[in-house]
Amino acid sequence: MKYEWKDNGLIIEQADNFEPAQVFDCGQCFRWVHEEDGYTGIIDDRVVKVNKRGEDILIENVPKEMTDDVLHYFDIDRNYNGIKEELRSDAYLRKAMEYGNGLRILNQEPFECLISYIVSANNRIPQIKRVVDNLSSMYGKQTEHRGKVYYAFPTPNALADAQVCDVQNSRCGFRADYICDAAKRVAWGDLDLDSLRERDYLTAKAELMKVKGIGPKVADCILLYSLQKYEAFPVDVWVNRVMTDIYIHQKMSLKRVGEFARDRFGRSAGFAQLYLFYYYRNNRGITEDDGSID
DNA sequence: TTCCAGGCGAAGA
DNA sequence: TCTTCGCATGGA
Repeated sequence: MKYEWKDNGLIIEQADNFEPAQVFDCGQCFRWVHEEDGYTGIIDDRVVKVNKRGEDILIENVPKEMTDDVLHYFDIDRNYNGIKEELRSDAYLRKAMEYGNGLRILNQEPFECLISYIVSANNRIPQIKRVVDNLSSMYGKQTEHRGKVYYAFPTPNALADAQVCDVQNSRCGFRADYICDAAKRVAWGDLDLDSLRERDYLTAKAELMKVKGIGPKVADCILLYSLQKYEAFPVDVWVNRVMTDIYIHQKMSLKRVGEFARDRFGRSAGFAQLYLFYYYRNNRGITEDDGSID
């Protein structure tokens, strides 16, 4: 996609496959907030606002030297039409992709992603957002934009120094132990998240699952949403429902559902997962004709 | 009150 | 390898 840097912001021109409401509310990220002047989030400690104007996407408050980081965060260089072409032989996915036409997978900061998905275990999305927000205001760097105070997500060091009993004040419940343990591993260098990008999918997943609180589903989310492993296919309750209803038609372990999906959707399984999750979760009552697949 | 949520770890079969 | 159960919290 073409872009232009102007007036301390980026204009992504003719941005097809980018609908802010879908991107930020599809459940992949937990800190973007819909405010009166657009979606507000924090990238590299900087408050950023995103709006759609006509066919263009406006990303405000981006200094020129941050251009590459921001383009990468929003996955601007990826050919989503090519991915859709790859997946469109599947009738149900065609419907899902039509419904979530403007979805894209963000490249989130790996540590924030890791902690957020540890928080997600056996939790609801509004509660996950609340806890991640609490952790940020308790341990994150304060910043200001247009007279309003925001907090960046805490660094590994900041969370590693925290006491478990204090972290519990974020209302994270039994996950406080996991959060502190994971933060220490990252802060102390036992777990090098960036290096996992260079590993193959299965090796990186096994490495993540050594951390307490990270099982197969959480590991897949971290790999897909922050480490560019697009063969990852997180199987949660919703994805299990849609895979069982539409493709498998019998009870199967979550592990086997994931294997089935990776086999069916291949290197773009992660994108398929996002379209399926978004469509199925927002259209719980599927109709009969939805069930037909090629 | 009771149930359940973008699961996971531990224990037992 | 698979199944079962408990887990903090809070909304329905």
